[in-house]
Amino acid sequence: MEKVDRRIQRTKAKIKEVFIALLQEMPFEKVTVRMITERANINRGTFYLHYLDKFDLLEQLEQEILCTIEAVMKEMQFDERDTLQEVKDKRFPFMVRILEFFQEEQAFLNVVLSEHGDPIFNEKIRQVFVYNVENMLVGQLRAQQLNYPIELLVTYISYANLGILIHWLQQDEKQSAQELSIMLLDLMVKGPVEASGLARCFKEA
Amino acid sequence: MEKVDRRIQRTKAKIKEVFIALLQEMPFEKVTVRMITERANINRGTFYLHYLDKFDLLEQLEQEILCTIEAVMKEMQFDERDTLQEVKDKRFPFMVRILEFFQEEQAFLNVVLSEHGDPIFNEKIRQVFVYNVENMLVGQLRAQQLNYPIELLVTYISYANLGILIHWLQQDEKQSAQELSIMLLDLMVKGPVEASGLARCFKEA
DNA sequence: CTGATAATGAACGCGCTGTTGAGTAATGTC
DNA sequence: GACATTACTCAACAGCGCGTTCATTATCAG
Repeated sequence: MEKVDRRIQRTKAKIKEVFIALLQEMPFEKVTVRMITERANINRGTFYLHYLDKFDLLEQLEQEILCTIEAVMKEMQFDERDTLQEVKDKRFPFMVRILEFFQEEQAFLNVVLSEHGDPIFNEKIRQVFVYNVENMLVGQLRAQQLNYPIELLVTYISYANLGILIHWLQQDEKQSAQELSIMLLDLMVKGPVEASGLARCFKEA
Repeated sequence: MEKVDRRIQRTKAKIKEVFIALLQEMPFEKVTVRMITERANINRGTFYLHYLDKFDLLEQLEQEILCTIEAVMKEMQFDERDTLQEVKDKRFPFMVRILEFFQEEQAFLNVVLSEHGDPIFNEKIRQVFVYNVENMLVGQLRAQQLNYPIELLVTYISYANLGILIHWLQQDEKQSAQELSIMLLDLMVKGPVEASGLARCFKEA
């Protein structure tokens, strides 16, 4: 059991709360430690008892998210030799869990994945997709002859998925995590055009 | 004819050159006006004769890129009633021209589109894809019944294309702009999996 | 209650900012 | 080539946020 001093918990929670609120009002570069501490009603020196600077604060909050993702992934234990059925059975609930978690953290994610957010964190989240898409595809296509390098395929899909995620988080009335998971898998396998049911008019092209 | 004083041209060019070099060494937030002017061997005050601050500098350089894109797009004059053949005839050379231009500007773009770059600019470039994909799809699928909203389709493809672009710019030995254009169109229409030729093993899924 | 430690308030030097005013050097024009 | 124009330099300015310090106070856990 880790017993953290209540004063620390309170201070950190307040800082996080104020920080996210500020990020909703202005880009990260405009946020100052002064602002955070003033609005949080704590001494500026206190901030530096917990964080090196505002970059460190951002990074620690991001790290919380990444750690949770990693924990969920370890729990699942994917295997690239999984059959298609196993892929469905394991990968799908994993996606749902992750998406539900994203939804819980949406106040922070919405800000930090946006155009006023942190591109480094965007890239880290994308890498989660890269890992999963690779892991999922590699098992299915050994020795297949491909028109394009698999790396390119993975890049394409991972950016697309990240985009859909960002788009989803920004919606007020979202589809459920289940629905989105189905859609993402569908889009990945069939591709956007065919998945949408408009393959015909392009087939000739 | 716009005759800009040579001194201004020299100063601005030097600032741009140094600025890009600095961005290759450190993230934008670490770059100071001091650094730029010292390395460029100009007075700090001179910087402020041309730019409001370092943000303004970044924005002006980004705007140069966007203006060129816009100019090329106006020249092309797409029409959403274009037939598939017209799409090919007009859209394809447009993409090639844009990609070739991107390649020329790769020193700047590589830095500003990267994970240490500017997410706002990323978004603006993506909007170029959004505009084109929408314009291209809408003409082809009026009254078609879609499984997913077209907005989602466009989001998916635009993020994917942006990703491929970034990936392409980062390569040392690139495919040609022609090859990439063919690939992007192929991926868009067929989707990543089918375009890669591995549709079979997923069809059952 | 008591020892430990988190938080406060005030002050410090530091570096970058954006601006100013007077003087210098380069430019385009006639 | 001489001239008026203006880009640039140099030095100094106040302002602000930073990150650190130290003595003091408040709050915690046991």
